[in-house]
Amino acid sequence: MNLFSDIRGAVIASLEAMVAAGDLPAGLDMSNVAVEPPRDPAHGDMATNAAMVLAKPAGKPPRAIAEALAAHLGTDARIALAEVAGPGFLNLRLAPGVWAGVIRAALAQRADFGRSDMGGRAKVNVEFVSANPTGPMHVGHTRGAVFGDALAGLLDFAGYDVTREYYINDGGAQVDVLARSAYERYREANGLEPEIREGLYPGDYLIPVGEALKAKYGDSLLGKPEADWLAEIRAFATAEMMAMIREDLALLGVKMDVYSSEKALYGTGKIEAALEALRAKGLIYEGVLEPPKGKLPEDWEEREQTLFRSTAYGDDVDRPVMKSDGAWTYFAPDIAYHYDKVTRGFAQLIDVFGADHGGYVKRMKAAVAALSENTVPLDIKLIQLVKLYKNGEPFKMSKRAGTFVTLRDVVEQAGADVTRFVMLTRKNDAALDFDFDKVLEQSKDNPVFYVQYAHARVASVLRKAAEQGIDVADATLAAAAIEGNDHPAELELARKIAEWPRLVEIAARSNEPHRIAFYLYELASDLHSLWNRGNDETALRFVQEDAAVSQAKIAQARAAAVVISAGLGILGVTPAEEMR
RNA sequence: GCACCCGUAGCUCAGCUGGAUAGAGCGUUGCCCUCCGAAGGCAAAGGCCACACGUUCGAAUCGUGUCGGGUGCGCCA
Repeated sequence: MNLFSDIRGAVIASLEAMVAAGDLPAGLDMSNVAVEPPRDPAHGDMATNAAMVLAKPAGKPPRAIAEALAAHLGTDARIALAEVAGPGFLNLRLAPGVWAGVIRAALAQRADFGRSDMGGRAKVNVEFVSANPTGPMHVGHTRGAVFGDALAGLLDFAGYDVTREYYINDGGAQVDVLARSAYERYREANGLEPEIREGLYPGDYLIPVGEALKAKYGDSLLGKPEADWLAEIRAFATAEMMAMIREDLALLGVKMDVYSSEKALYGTGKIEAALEALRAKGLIYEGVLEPPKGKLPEDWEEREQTLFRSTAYGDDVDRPVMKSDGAWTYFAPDIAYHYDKVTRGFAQLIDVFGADHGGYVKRMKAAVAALSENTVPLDIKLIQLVKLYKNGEPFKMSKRAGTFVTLRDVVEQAGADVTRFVMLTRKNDAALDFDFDKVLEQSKDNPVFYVQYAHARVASVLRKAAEQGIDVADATLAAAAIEGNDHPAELELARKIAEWPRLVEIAARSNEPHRIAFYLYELASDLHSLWNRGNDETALRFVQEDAAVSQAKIAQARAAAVVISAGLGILGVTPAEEMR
């Protein structure tokens, strides 16, 4: 049940009746007609801009249209009052029973309340994390992981058929470096002094890999030339790293549906096929790029390369797909990988990248637009940096100094729920401050706690009521006289709950899961507010002398908890039954 | 030099595919526990929505430009 779309439907129906009656011309575009909550509650429960949007195409003054629309809507039982305001807004006040209906819908549908079918089960691919398999995940990856997983959860809730996917960058030079680094640890495991040369990965996490290599190969690879062991150790170490990354993701509660390998694209003709598809469209050519203006790379020299004409699809310059030595650039397998996603039948692609990949967005979109002939939209969400703080002081990360903060560090200190929620309390394209002390604080300064506390309070009420012998089963609560909850603070809460299905669609439309987190904070605030009013006005307390009245009061609190639970579920956070 | 992101209260940030008098938390000031969890609530003060034009009935939101901050920019991935 989405009250806003229901009422919008009534508005559209009224407008169509006006067209049929000749009060409005036929063929009007009504797609911009919106029904929204007004910013000022004094303006009623909902407002529609219909008259203002249609005034010009209809050739009628907005207030006249609004008056006529008000007359039509006045016959709808759900609408208690429709009045024209300002430049032509039509403010609607809903009948009290409507809010009780919302509460009942929440109690009946519970975890499914607010679920939308806007996605129409369309296949969406969300690619996220895709950290290089050369080491453990760090805080930056953590934010991307949380965002991607929450976005996938959101889209699922909005009716899409979502695939969570991880692209393993196991085809480039960095996995050779990994293999060489692991080889040194292997030598170390055999009692030799490791030579961690400049450019190798020095991290301790490779020590167990060295041990494992010794267990598998003994000393048989010692003293052998690189060509003899590189491929084997690369495969071994990459697998070890991916196992570690999967463990890290599991700590966060992230589970991928598909892991795709870059390496698997090589030697199978997939890269060649993707580029051939582009070549057939005349988008691949041999050419020389202009040097970038301003400061030149030190070793700049002109050279002819195989280029993709990404400028045909909005990029600034064409991009190389092959190096001058004939090897593919990183971009080439990426094109093939996205081509693969398109051919797997996804209607929509989403990539979650770190902000440092911002320069990559245009060329990737150009490639997908070209390969799908503009039929598959690619949205790329850039995740900004996480700035760590401890005791209010910035906490610097340095691989060299060993102050490298991993996902594991963060989750072990803050917990998965806190980590997830906090990382979603900011837009993805804004930098995020993560203060280890603040996220563990139990006060309203900490949004996780605040939302959890609201949920726990409702659980507490239910326990308390049950102790008094009141039946608090959802079906019983739904049958209570909820219409009697007509205090402004109660209606405020009901109104907020009614917004939930609408918010889900807004958040899903813009691929912005942070909106869920902010909404939950507001909902929690309304609940805390109502709760405290019970201090002064005993009539507002949830548990009353009379069991029937209690059930009606508790019904609204329970509905709020149902929404909090569903919202936290989307974000991958466990709701708290009680605070400790 | 170019591209992308950001600029909203003292601080940290929301702001709904353009809507009415721009919101929240922290901090400041003053209140509320014999009462379902005060781990909370109520109230006050605090704004040139960086700036300038433009589009529109209407702009924090869209467009162009300027200023300021961040990120990136051909054989790295």
